[in-house]
Amino acid sequence: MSPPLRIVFMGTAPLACASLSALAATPAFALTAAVTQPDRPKGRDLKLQPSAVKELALELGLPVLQPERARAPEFVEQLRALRPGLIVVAAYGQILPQTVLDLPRFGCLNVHTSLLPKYRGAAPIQWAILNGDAETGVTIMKMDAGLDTGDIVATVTTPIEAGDNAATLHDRLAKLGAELLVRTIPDYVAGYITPRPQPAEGASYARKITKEDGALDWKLPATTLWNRVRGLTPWPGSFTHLDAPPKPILLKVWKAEPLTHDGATPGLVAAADRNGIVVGCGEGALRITEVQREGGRRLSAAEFLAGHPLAPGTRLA
RNA sequence: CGCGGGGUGGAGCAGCCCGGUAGCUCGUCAGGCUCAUAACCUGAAGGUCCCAGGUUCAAAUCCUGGCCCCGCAA
Repeated sequence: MSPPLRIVFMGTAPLACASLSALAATPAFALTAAVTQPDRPKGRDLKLQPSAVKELALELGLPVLQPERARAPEFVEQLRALRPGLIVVAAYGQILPQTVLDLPRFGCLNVHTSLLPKYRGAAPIQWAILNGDAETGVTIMKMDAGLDTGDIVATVTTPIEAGDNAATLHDRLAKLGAELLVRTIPDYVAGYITPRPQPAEGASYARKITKEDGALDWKLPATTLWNRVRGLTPWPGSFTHLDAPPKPILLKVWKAEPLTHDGATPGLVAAADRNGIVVGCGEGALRITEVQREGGRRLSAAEFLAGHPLAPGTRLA
């Protein structure tokens, strides 16, 4: 048997952890280091927090590198000294310079959570749900200088179920991606796989999600709003405002389902009982089943209503 | 010291500013009504008001310190 392939892992977000674990659990691979973003201020006290990948890497006993800039010459030299045969990148969050891409013998492989060329960029999972896609998947590509434009090495597909939200889909894609990764690398380095260029057709860009994307516009169809709620759970979450003098209450909507409900006025509560809060939409109606008030915890609609009765006709905006 | 909301029977909330009788919607239990019910009616049980000090004749309420939860921001 040939000596284990020396791999450097680069990743930051929780998404990357599944891949890192899978690589670590495979004897044919020798992880030599994990590269991740520097600790960032996070949480309520704005304390410096290590990335998810850093925490996992430390548990695994891996050396951790946290360059401020991945293109800094000092970092590139550190990387070179590790003599990686392959670099695996997943949700790292920095652009890699060509010198890094060219550094390992087998180049850099990236795990991207969409069916490329669709949804290149920052938020592919969310946008697949927001757009109401029937399926999505994971693509492993050989990185090039562009943003998620590298040649495709392998893909796996998964349907987007009615019960999915960005969290469940994220977890599933992380797992599928990790499995695909450990399965693909041996064939790839053995030369059994010829990376093929991404099709020119169907390319799109999944821009970063912002807070404002969570605003629910009740003039939109119920299915669109439903996709918004699902696609933005758990982050940044979708929200509406409850007209409650003297100040409107911010209401985050965690769970909802579309109804083919006729005659409901957009933005007005049509019914509110133990089954949920039914709100009229531009088309159909949305039944909200889990909410969270500003300053409060996540509550089922029934619990929320116990302390905040909602008469039919109450306006949400 | 980033900004802000909150901790009150099992759940969700009001009461706090202006100290003085523990309130509301639900749940639970018992009984009733009903062909029946998540519906309706009657009754009951259940609370160290987050913790520790302080002020006061008297603290859920005012003051000080602490613990915990959450929204914003990142």
